[in-house]
Amino acid sequence: MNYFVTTSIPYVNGDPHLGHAMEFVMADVLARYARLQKKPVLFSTGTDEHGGKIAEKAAELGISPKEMADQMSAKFRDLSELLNVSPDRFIRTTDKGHEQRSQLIWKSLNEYIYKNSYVGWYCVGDEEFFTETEVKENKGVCPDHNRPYDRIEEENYFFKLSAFTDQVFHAIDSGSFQIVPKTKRNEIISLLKSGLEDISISRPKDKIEWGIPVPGDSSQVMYVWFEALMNYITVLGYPEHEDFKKFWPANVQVIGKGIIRFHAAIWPGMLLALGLPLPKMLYVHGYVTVNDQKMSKSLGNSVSPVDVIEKYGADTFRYYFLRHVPSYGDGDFSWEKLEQVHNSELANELGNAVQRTLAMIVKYQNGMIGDIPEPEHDTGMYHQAMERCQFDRALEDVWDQVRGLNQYIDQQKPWAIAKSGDAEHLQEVLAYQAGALMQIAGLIEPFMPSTALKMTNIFGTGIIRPIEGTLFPKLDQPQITSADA
RNA sequence: CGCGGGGUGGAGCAGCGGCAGCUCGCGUGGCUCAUAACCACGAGGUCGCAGGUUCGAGUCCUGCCCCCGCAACCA
Repeated sequence: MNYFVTTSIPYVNGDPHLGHAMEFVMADVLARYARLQKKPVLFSTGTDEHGGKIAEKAAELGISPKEMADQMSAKFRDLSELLNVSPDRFIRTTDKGHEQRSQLIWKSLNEYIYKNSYVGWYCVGDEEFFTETEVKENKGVCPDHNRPYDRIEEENYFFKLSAFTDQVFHAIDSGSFQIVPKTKRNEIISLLKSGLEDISISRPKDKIEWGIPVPGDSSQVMYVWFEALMNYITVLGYPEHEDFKKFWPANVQVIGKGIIRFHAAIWPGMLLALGLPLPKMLYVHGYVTVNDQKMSKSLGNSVSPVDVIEKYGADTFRYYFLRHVPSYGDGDFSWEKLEQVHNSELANELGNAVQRTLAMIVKYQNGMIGDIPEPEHDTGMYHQAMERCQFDRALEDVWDQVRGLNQYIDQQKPWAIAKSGDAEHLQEVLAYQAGALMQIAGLIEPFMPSTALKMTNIFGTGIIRPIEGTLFPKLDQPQITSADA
């Protein structure tokens, strides 16, 4: 009954991009959908703020890591507000509560943690370790500094992830821990078949200082990933808080495809070591390109979600990314496509269906709708799609209804009925239209909350309450000045 | 032989053994309630290549070509 949904927590070493925004919205849709079904919902998101990269970046800017994290975290929080995303919790890994609880978790994992020396190839010039393969490729000499790699030993704590290979495999194989889409599940299954290796979960403090200290060993800090994953339960107040008992295991954890291993192998391993149940579902979305190119700083092609929202509004943003980025794959963004979708599907199809319906009711019936019949459209496909996080399919199903309504109007020709004077029949037809729009409003509510609200405001009371302007004003239309007319 | 995904009308996708389909775009026609919106019809595809299985193959098998991700301890 209780419903817990999470996003991954973005690492704050760069500004929020379209991918972050999309993930926020996806989780938000799930949360709103569950709330509509009257489930007690907890929706958490937040930011991941420790680690060397943050410290480095902060040093570049001449500020402290904490100041840097504060600034960046705020940007993500602001974005979620602009998107009309409705998290119940926004956790930061620099929150005192998270820091304390993750140390507690570390201690609980004690029997699966051991100290070992990590041996690797190190380049003093880069101050970095390199992999065996890389070293081989470069024939043992760092190409950037033209000096041989050094064989270096470093003390690390390790987590006995290998001990959990079978259990994680079984959970995924049996479906008790679901991974969608199936293609991603297969990837993990094949990874598990080759076995999981123990992972290093700490870093020496003299190398990376910006992290949570390992309990009982002030010379080490926790590896940022290991600690960040814990946010999914520290946010619930693990171990003692009521929320944890109420909401764990998570119903859906939403992540991007780049971090599957952490969420489908390491995180489950940690949970099993703590004796906790695994999340019910891991939903893996794809990446967003811009004009079919990977977003990158060097190309300078990244698009700020904020710009998109400012121009088209949060609902159009949400609609575009959930309908036109395949829910089980990668997708593309371009201003042209967005405008096309906004004008055609939102303004012309949905917006205009609302407009023509309300206009006729006002014109022919003084705004009186009368009895609205029960909606008759079968929503089975929609709900099935929602259960599987197939947002694109769900919206397609809704749009079949929108098109169906426009067809219905053309077939019934209410304007002709009005001329014929059959008031009763006219009322039936117009009320049917209003009913269909009310049902559509209900179905799009998780996706486009403010649009849904406007629609129910218009038709919900039995008397039309017209709105200022239109639902989706078209943009970039050639302006025809009144002087031309 | 590291792992995985994909190649279907101009674009984006669905179909995964039984007459090649959807949306957009394009063309023609209709309508006038509506945001120059809406509706109908139409053009457009040797379903990456080559073999094979089958009464029948985008759909199954084999080989090949071409794209694209992931991983090799960065979060």
